Amino acid sequence: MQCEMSFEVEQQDPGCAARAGRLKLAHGVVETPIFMPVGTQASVKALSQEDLRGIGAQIILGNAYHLYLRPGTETLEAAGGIHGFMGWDRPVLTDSGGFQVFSLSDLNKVRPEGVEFRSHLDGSRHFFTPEKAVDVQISIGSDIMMCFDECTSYPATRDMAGKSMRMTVDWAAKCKAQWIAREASSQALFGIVQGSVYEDLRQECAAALVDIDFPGYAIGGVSVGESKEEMVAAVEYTTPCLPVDKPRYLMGVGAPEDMLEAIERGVDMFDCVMPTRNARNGALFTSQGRVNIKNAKYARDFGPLDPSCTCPVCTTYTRAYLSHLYRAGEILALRLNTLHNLSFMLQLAADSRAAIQQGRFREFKKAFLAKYFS
RNA sequence: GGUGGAUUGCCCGAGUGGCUAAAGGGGACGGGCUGUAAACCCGUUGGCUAGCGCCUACGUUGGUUCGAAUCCAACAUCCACCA
Repeated sequence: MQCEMSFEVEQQDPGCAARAGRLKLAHGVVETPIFMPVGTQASVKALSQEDLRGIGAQIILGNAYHLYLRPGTETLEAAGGIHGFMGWDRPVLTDSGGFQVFSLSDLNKVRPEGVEFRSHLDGSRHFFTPEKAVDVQISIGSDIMMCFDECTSYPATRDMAGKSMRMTVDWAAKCKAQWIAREASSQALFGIVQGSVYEDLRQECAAALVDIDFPGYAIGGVSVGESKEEMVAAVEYTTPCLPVDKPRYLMGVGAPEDMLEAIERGVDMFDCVMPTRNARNGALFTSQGRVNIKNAKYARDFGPLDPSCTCPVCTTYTRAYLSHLYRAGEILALRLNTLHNLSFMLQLAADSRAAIQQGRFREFKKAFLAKYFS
């Protein structure tokens, strides 16, 4: 079976591992580096699909575990997949539910064959296997499916991390076999590198996954409590183990500065709930650093949120108005804040791409960080 | 005019002799959030002090008591019902 996805590195930055690429998926082309907004339940919280198109989102995430529980695969299949269901015609990447093995660990039990979940919605029991995770994602019809993995918690002893990683590799092989058996060639399948903060485990995992051979590779199990230094180190020693001609995706990252560190080390794709969640909680990203719009000092600040941002929020509203909307608990606060934070991350990825194409990513990054942390 | 009820910190509100600078909300102030069980969570919120601690506080004034937001009296204001 030949996967229909294709990836091309268009420009390699001469000063670092950063690269600009072009990822062709069933529902369109994604220009990398790219930030992918998270829409766990077939919805990027607070935004409509029109909003997402308006700010130039190229690809969004969905989550197999959550969509399996609700609305369920039968509904998604009847709708002809997630694209038609939610009215989004651009690419979608689905996480397999591997993260929920970590985040809902109190509600599940991990076994070598799979994970027994107790639904966080109604307590009902569900058994997720690698094969089932692929089946669910085929029902969803995402452009990129993720292997079912165990997102290793932190801290983990070397022994624990090794066992967890080897199980993830075993599951990856099963996911790949199921993907081939189902002949889902229009959907790509990415393997996920685990191994916690242990260099040799990360390298062993990457090698094993490359041996299985996937259309793309992800680095998972980061930003789960380890230090930023450890996270960056994990990226630094893992990316060289991944094929240069395949897309690399750093799962769950991140903050603006984290994304830049990873781009510099050769990562192409990112997703993170931070811009959307922080937006709903009043923390906004700007070129001059984080703005906590709840702070009293913004109540009568009639300037734009970020003077150098061209998003619809910054060109229309003032900090004072955003402050008021947040305090008043207005639903519009969630929407405008989310619109801005996502615009900011999408723009940061686009600017990074432009800098790489000019061969000056490191200068770009340095200038951004100097302003951001001033 | 009579009878009954009420008056607590910025607001609402619990407390009805010592464990009360006073529960719980709200508001205000600050912080956090990294493959979303998150429009959520955590701190602070009378004054002075680095701290021990001291001072001022539960409508007002006076009293009972070793001790009062809590008991008594008068007054003030508000509410309900009756004239």
